Amino acid sequence: MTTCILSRMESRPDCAPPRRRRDAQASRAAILEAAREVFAERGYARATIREIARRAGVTHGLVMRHFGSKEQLLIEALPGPRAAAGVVPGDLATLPERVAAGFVAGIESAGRGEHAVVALIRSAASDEEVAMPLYAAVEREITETFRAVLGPGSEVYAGLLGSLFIGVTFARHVARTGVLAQLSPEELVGYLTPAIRALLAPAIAEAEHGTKRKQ
Amino acid sequence: MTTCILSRMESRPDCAPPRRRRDAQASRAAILEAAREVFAERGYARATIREIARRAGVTHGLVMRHFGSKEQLLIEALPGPRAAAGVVPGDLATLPERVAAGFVAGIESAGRGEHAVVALIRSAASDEEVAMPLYAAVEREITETFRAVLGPGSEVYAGLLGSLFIGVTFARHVARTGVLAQLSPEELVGYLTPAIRALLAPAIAEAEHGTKRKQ
DNA sequence: GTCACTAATGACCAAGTGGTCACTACCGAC
DNA sequence: GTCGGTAGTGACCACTTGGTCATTAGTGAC
Repeated sequence: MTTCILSRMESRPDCAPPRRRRDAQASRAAILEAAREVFAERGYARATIREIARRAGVTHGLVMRHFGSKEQLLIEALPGPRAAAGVVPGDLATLPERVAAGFVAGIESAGRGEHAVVALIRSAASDEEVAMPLYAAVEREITETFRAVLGPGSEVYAGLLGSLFIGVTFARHVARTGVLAQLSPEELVGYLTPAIRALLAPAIAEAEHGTKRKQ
Repeated sequence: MTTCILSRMESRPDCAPPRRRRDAQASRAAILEAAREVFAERGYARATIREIARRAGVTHGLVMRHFGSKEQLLIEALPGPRAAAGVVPGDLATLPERVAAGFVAGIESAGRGEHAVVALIRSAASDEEVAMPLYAAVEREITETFRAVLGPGSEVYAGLLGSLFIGVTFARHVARTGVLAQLSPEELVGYLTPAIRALLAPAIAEAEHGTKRKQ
């Protein structure tokens, strides 16, 4: 394999790259997708720009050219949090199963690290500077969504729920071992629904009370 | 700052190290303690042998001499799992608060990364080969302890509880942000107790049913 | 004392990292 | 056509990593 030696010192026209696509947007998109993949698979610290570049079919120099730094690449690659999928206003009695179904569907269908919670957990131990804003974003989304549905005062219950979600995601997608990892998505929903109902019980009771009082 | 240049080629008797303790056991112990600290703080991948050596007051060469490799050092440094502290047979009615108190006491008093769950979470994203056996050990301990107390069939509930613990530990010791991180240990126990009671309700009911049937 | 044993050192290495930059060649505008 | 702007390249750099090893010096046995 011949290499280009000191292109600065001698012209080497035979040292052409194998192909050029020359499509900045497509390159950016390919790099971002590869970055999501690699960050989710390996965490921030162990992910390398070269591996991301390799999967995107470009050189690591181009990654730097487009994103400037590894950190900036992570920030742009992070999927938006959607941990509170399924939490929409509606009948409070069916809220727990909607939450459970939405959560399970989210973490099971996301595939290769698209889910914010998975990315969060995977990158957390590698880099706290990454974990903290990420966790804050996820938790803020959960607590705000729940506040909209259950009213103020539900934040701690939403936080506990978020913790349960993070733990379950960890069990199924990071550790991938143990009883929770063995369950089918349907079974998982079945076990989670009463647990969520129990966790949210005080907040739901409070919300129902508030609604009745208003009427 | 003069450096020892090529000690192999020229004798440099003036290049003596500042101190020598010459106590292999003490050195090993100091290295192991420093390793637990650094692994817990930074995760496996971002922990460096040099940092561990620095905190232990030795050179990184000595760490290699004693443990051979970073991986071996991790294996020897890992604290035993004790995630199920507080789960002992007794009155089933008070089990949830004993579990909550034991768990919170464990993660709050452990300080610098002594707790297995903290170490687990911190090293997980960096290295799955580390995370999987660690998680398996923690979960096995939790499920077996609960099986002894609540009988067979409680495994999934114990697994869910383990997930909640991992998530809460994550919130308080990794992310260190959000509503759960703000609570005092006492408040945390207060919120966790009913949540744990709710999570375990089916298993406790089953256990009480079994006990009554036996009588 | 002195001497063998070995704990401890620190210079060194190869590999791999994020980041830089001089250069190359594609493409659309004219 | 040709030409300027720029997408893309790859050699290079400084630095850090885990790991090696020749050398140095405490220490206990004698």
